Amino acid sequence: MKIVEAPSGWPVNEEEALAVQDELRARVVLDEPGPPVGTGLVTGVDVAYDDDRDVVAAAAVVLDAETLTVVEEATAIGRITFPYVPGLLAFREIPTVLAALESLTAGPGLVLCDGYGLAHPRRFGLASHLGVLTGLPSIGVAKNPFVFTYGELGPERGDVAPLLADDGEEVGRALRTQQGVKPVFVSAGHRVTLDSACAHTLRLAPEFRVPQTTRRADALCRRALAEATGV
DNA sequence: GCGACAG
DNA sequence: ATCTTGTCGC
Repeated sequence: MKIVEAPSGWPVNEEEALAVQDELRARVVLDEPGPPVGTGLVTGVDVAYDDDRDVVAAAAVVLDAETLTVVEEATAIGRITFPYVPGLLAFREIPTVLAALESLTAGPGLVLCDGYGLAHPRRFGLASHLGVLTGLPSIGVAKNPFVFTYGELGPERGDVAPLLADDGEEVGRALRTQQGVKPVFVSAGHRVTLDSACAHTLRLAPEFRVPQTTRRADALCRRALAEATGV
């Protein structure tokens, strides 16, 4: 399999990355409701790293949104070209994720990312960035609250609490997807509303805390990394 | 200056 | 993210 390299002009340091975020953030669309829940296709993307070898594996798994069965899977192997910096995660992941998405036959439909969208220091997290570059509706689902705070939420599946920035703005939502488990943290990426993002996330997590899209993509990119790196 | 900080 | 054993539970 071909090794994905960052496109020419891709940021190589923090200063360039911040400038790119500052420019692209204006292209995020937030006034579209997004696709209806439970219909069409929904795609999960995730990556796994081998920092010692500078290798990153990305996976895209397309699910039927109604049945949550796998429609198609794709992977890509890339070279790590950017360090992990909180707030700049997209620059580490996106080139390889894009390659995986582009090799799909089926239209990705709605894309779910492992990380944040609007809930980001500059309101332009991974999910928003990927959405703007592809034009696809996207959602960010993260497993911890990052730099944000959230209030108490009920113990039942579907219970929510606003995810708040320093200035009190609701940048996302803590969402309990299973009774008695820690919530996940949902934010709009591109071309979806927060309400819609939460509804999709809940629908995609009928059995576990993390949505099926993310679980499937996580398992697949680990497999791809092991095959590319291991024996 | 120090600590915290998606994956 | 990743490094890692056993262990509790469906």
